[in-house]
Amino acid sequence: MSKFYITTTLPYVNADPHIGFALEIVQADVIARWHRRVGDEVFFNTGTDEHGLKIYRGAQGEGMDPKAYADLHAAKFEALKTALNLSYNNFIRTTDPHHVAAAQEFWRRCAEKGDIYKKNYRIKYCVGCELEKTESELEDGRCPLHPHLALEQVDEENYFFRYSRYQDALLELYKNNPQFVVPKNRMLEIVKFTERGLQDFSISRLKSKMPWGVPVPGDDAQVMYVWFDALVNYISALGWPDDLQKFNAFWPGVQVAGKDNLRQQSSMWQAMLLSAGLPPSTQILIHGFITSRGQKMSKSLGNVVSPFEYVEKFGADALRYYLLREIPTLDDGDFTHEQFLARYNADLANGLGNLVQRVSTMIAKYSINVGANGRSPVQSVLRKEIDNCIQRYQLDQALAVIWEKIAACDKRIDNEKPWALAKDTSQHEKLEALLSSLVADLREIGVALLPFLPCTAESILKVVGAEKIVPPAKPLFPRET
RNA sequence: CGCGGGGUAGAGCAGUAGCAGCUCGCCUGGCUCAUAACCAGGAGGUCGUGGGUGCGAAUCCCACCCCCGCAACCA
Repeated sequence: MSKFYITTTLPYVNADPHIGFALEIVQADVIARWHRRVGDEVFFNTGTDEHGLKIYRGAQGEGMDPKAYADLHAAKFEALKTALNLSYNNFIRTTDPHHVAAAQEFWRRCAEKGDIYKKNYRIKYCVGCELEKTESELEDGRCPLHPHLALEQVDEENYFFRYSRYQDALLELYKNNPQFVVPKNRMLEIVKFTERGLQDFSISRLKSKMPWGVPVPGDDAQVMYVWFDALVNYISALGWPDDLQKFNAFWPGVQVAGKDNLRQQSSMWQAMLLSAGLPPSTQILIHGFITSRGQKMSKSLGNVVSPFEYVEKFGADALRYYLLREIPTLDDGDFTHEQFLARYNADLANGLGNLVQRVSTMIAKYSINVGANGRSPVQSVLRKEIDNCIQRYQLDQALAVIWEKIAACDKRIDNEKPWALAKDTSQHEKLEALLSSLVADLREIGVALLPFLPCTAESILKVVGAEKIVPPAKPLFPRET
């Protein structure tokens, strides 16, 4: 039995859980469940990122203490566990005392290595927005929203991380591990980015301006910049640096992240690990974004989809199915209510649900004794194909394979006409063999679905595994209009 | 010349040289075990535009048009 570690990124708690994060964590959940099924001991981590300016300001805006504000919002993310039927075993919050101590220890290691130094940090600041502005945001050297105001130049002394020192080491890492980042085009993107040269980045902020962060060891005037502390969660979650037994058993692991996080996960964090003298991650999976009619979801467009809303109306497995099947695992995908309904009705209600219903009804109606064939161990043909898909992270493909099997069962029923066989007592044996074989197929489908739609899979296995098979009391997926 | 992705049926997509395909939707027929479900057949596309190479191009080459991300310290 081998150990397997998988983690999502930590969403920032200043907004409600986004459907895009639901996608990420459901993908990680399928991979984790699959690894458990093949016998691995799995550590599955997720959590929340709670430091930084936006949280600080958000809390101030509501007249709250930052920690209380974070508590309030973190609870919404923890609620995803039940809503989406997730199997993670660790939920880390970057405000956890253990994590704070780990981030400080990590800082010390990088500092000992000579990778942390103080430098003047010059930013442009728009008083109108009360925000820093990067060069790329400016138009003619002025803030596009407040062109009448001159930008202020802010100088503050911050700590910097010697990212530039790790350019060659990172390129070496990528070269030796062509699968380090998947999919391939993301790997290419990060290699090109690294080849262009890396610039040291700032890893602290003046406490007097922004106190909501992990204190920098040995400097009361500064707190860590939120990224530096947040990335360390991937190892502090495993008990680093105190519980080295657990850490060594599970690290390194697989990290799932969105394409907006490519650099932080596959480059900056890897450089930090190298600096601290720790092994780099095993692999970074980069999923895409969910658009709605091809447009980015945004509050101003009013096209934001709430994962909770769909779970409430259609159940966790219906949302899991859509996210896993309709959104290509490592690419962008689209979410619209119409497409959701189409998938739900075609695949779940008419396909899977209806097949379970028609087979179990016939067995009850024709008083069939499911024979040895129907009770035999699950065939491995389908499972092997699905295992291949999952190992290549083609979760959508894996589901497509299962649905081909469902279609084949429907076709077979139509071809062999069990209702006709039932009218002729001399054909009873043939009828029994047919339905037993279909029960075996359903069990195979049920087992294959376990990592993807855990509740539904168990319901199916319960129906077809019963001594006396009867149709489900309620349809698995009632048709919706 | 900043980096990358894309433009194929009403919608969403697959297809890297050999008869243009899949899913949904739509139409017709069949069936009756089932959630008006299931099965069969059909309509629907000048494969972004123009040129080039090839016996043959959605696919390779050149040019152009359009869409979308990213452009690092914004979590």
